[in-house]
Amino acid sequence: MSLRHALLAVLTAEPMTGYDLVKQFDGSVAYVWSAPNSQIYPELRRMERDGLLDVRVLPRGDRAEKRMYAINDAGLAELHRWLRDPTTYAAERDPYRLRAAHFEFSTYEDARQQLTAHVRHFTNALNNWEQLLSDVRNRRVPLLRRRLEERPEAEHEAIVAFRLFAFQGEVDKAKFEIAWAERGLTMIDDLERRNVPLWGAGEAGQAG
Amino acid sequence: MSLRHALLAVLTAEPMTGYDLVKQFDGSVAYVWSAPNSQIYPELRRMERDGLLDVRVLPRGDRAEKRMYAINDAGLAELHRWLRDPTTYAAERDPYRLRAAHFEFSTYEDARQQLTAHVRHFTNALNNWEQLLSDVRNRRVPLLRRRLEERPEAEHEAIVAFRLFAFQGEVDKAKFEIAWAERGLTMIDDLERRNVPLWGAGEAGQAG
DNA sequence: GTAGTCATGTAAGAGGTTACATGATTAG
DNA sequence: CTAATCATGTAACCTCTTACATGACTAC
Repeated sequence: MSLRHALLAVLTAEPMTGYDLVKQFDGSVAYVWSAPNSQIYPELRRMERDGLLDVRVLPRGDRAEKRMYAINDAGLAELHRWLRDPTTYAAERDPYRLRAAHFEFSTYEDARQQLTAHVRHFTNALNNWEQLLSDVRNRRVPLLRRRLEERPEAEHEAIVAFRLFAFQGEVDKAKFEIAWAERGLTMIDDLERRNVPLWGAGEAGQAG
Repeated sequence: MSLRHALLAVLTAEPMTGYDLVKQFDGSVAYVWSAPNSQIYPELRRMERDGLLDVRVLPRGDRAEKRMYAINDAGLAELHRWLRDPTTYAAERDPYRLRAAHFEFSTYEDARQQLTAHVRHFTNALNNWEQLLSDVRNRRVPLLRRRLEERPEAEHEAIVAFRLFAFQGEVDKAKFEIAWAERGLTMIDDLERRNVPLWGAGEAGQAG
């Protein structure tokens, strides 16, 4: 139930509306945990029902209303509990490695396409991550700034350090994916140059 | 819809019952894609309905029956399509990095616990992976052996090479997770030695 | 006879995706 | 007046988890 904890964590910075949270989950938060508004609004209602959030219903303009959510003591306790309880590790389910393990049913051309797209995707991710890392280092992330304003100076170093640690992990993960795909491309070139045959798409794939 | 494609891929080795497939997904296949029997049996029925599998209903003993599934041309075509079509990359959702980014709400002791458990989990995974890697190199994996028997010698090198490529990726991923967590442990030791304070669990976490 | 394995499912619920739906407010 | 943004949802569907359920066959 990580969405709930991601929401609690964001709300420790300051009270927000669902709309504000949706924007956070489209922005910097999305790099670790993304969620669409169709998931966020109902979850906020459930968290309110479960007593983790306090809500103030505020007017907007003459007719409309908005709901301002704030984390309360029960919400903070839940956040602490999440960080204390042992992680349960999900069963392995890796679509990229699953696919690559079966490139024999593909062609060299298609396999190359897959891996170059992989490199492209994670190169792009890497750039975003490195930008975020530099923004965190320079305290240029709005959410982080507001969080730091709430806490005493002495804590700032740890708050920033943990974020850098997590985001550096994402950077390294992207680098790993790029290096892996590039090793695959080298391997494919080698196999193809030596005319090692594949099952390919030709043999029995015409039906259906 | 990767479960479907994982099932198709396994069935290229030889026809199997649902029970056989369940065992595969508890064994070597589980290292890339795991699935419980409650997911496998209904999916096989749907794949049969969609014309991707041929089924022979065989007697077992006097009273009971079993269903032997075989991939057909439509199933092979679907497998080729899966390998040809561009991958859609899922939105980022990384529970480990999400948690680590918020260790400020924890204590040094609890954060250390989390990271040592992380090291333990992925060290164990790494051992399993390296064993599998060595088994693939020596053709000691039953499913792989049967697959190779079905295909001409000339293809064997590529079949094995793609599996090694994929499984080496999992090995490297486990190594990355271990290295990441160990960097975190070093960082935590450093912060604690220098008495950098955390929000911790003490300040307002008693409620709930 | 009984324990282990073979064999096949159902059901409730959590979490996530995609698409649709509605309307108010504000800046130009 | 019109476009962008603010604001909040619903609904259908898919995937996966957890737990339960049933019974036949086989080796001892």
